Amino acid sequence: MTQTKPGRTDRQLSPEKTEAILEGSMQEFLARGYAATSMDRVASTAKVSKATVYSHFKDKEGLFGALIQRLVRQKFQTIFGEADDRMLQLPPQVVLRNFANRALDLGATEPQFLNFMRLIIGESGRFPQLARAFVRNIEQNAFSHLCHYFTHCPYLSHLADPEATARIFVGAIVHYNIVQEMLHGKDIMPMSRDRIINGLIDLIGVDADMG
Amino acid sequence: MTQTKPGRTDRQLSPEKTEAILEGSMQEFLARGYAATSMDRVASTAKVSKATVYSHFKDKEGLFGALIQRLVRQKFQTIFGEADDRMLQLPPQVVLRNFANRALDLGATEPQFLNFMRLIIGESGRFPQLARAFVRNIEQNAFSHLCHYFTHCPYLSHLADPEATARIFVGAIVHYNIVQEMLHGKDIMPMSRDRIINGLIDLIGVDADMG
DNA sequence: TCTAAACTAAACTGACTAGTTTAGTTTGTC
DNA sequence: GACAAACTAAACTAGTCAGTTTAGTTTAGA
Repeated sequence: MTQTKPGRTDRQLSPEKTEAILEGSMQEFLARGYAATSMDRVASTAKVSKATVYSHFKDKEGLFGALIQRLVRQKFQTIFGEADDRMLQLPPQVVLRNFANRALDLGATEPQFLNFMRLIIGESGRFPQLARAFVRNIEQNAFSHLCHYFTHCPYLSHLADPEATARIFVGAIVHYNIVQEMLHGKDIMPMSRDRIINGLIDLIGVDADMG
Repeated sequence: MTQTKPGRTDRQLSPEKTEAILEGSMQEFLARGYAATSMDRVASTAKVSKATVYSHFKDKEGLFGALIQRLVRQKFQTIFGEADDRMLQLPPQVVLRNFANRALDLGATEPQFLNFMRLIIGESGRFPQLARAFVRNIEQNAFSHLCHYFTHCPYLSHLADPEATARIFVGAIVHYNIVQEMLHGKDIMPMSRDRIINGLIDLIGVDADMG
């Protein structure tokens, strides 16, 4: 009963082709944006026939949605991976500097991630549900890790509103990345990442009984 | 000598038409993005013939560049207008809250400005010089006003790095706008603007001898 | 080995694209 | 009023687009 009727095999669309199409469409969409990406080019970049693209995905919009969902949940979600509770015992100077540096490295060394954010923000008016998926999986993720830390770190018990502080911290870092890297503001408004990080740590402060 | 030779008048392309084309192309580019905007539609929205569009602007890229330059210098630059030195005497709570509220109102009540930022960020990889114009005229403008205030306000003389503090302040506000309004994160990561503003004012602190 | 489905390359539909050209009309200046 | 330039509507070029179809090949499973 669970198997196919004799004479009617139930072969599946090959996962390797699906993977190739997603990989190829990622290259195209990230480099050109949604409107300027052609399905012919996606097929040829994926080394697959155009008809196969349309047997794996309903249409251009369906492919785009599937790709963004994938990038948001797999490729770029693990960026702020493990929230280790051992770090609650480490000095905030160390934990916060480490968090900030990891986030800033993204913008400085991962052009794919920059293009991904460009695409999400650029299309957020026409694909609001994909923008929300980004917020849930990337922004919310970074925020809640930091929020947990600010709330439970014994050296930060003086914070009046840990949640608001977490949003300020994430916001300052992400905005620095947007202006310096995404909008090419490095030469126009130069400022070292360490000044931003030190400024944040300085503003947040650390309870007196701490090294 | 400075005048036209008799029999050869030197009429100009009408500024009214130029204005109409820029206005029409603004509607189209802000709503659809660069690649998805067609020059036929620009002409018809501007109520002008297509040939006139091409006599006023070299090509699509030239029109786009002229439009962005205009928006960056006129329409959206005056947003953080007058930096009045009288505000140096006002309590930082008042000045900073006012500044933050004006910036946040932009995102909350000016959908055109949201679409403008979407367009700039979305095309920043393909039009880097336009992104730099945005940074120079919008980001730099907001930053340097705040920077001047942080540096000279007598109630904020305790700030170790006023410039870094100004970038953190602007960054937190702009990023809040991006997540809540541009990326439709209001319902996913709800937080009142007042918590962000109070959080910032709280972190910055005010010199003791102040009300 | 047989069969059906997954796949391929290529042609095709119908619509749209940026940009030009043509022929004729309006308009400002002399 | 005459002239030249700004303008108009419309057709046109040459190419691209999303999506379908066709005819034939490969491949997995019974």
